[in-house]
Amino acid sequence: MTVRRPYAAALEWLRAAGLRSTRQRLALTRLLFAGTDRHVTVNALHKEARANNVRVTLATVYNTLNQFTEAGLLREVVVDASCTYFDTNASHHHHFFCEEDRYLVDIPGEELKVAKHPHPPPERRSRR
Amino acid sequence: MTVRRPYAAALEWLRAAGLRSTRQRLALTRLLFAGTDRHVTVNALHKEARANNVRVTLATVYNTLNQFTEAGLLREVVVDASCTYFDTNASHHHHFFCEEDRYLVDIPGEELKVAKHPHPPPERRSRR
DNA sequence: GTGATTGCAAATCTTTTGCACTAAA
DNA sequence: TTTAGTGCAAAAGATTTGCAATCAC
Repeated sequence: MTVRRPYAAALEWLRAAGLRSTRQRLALTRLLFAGTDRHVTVNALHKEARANNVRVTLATVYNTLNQFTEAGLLREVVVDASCTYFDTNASHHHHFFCEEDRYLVDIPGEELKVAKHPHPPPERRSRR
Repeated sequence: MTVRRPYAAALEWLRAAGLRSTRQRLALTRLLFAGTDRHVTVNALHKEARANNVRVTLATVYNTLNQFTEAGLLREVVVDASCTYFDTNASHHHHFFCEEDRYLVDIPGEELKVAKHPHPPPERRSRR
């Protein structure tokens, strides 16, 4: 089940999260949510924005994607120490990562199932 | 099944990988493989080394852990964009990560099982 | 000896932050 | 107005690299 939110829904979402509808956020939201699900890096989105004549700073893209993630609109996918992706599909799912070409591929639907997993470690449950 | 390699076995392993037995590598190997399985960061191991009167540079710890990983003696565990752990248990297994206290916990034995997973994406299988 | 390894400092890369200015509500 | 958001440049962290000195073999 894909939970991609179309552009309009994303805007609602941001308003509900108390984020102002600035020019930059609107533009980035459109880039992210106008089409199908995407996996973007901060850098790639920044370049894409500028290519689309959106005047926005790299720092703002960082801030924005972090805020969107905090609001639950995006999902952060940490690949390695020097590359984080943001996934417009915020539902719980897994990925393949192509190390050679450095891109993510969704593992669709129920194709990956965790049959059994342990409880959180006891030290966490008993402390505090 | 734990595949911790005792110190002596680790030394063999390094020799087989063509890595010279330098003072720094020997010391780091002992710290890593003298006891039970460990999850260490570069920084933590560097501090530990210095606390044990091992004269070694941070850069060398970086290089060494990367070489050990390449040799298959360690496993790299990427937690987030600013923290990589190295696991002395190089076998295939999973972890819990405590975000609050920032440490890894092994998921022992067969407690986590992936019931079903998809084939690698077709574009990878057909290309090249 | 000879080439691998190390130390050191500088460089790189990603991400965050401080602050004055701008814009949304 | 009032406060949040942005740009810019600087800072912060993690990691890598260049190069001369050192060490393993």
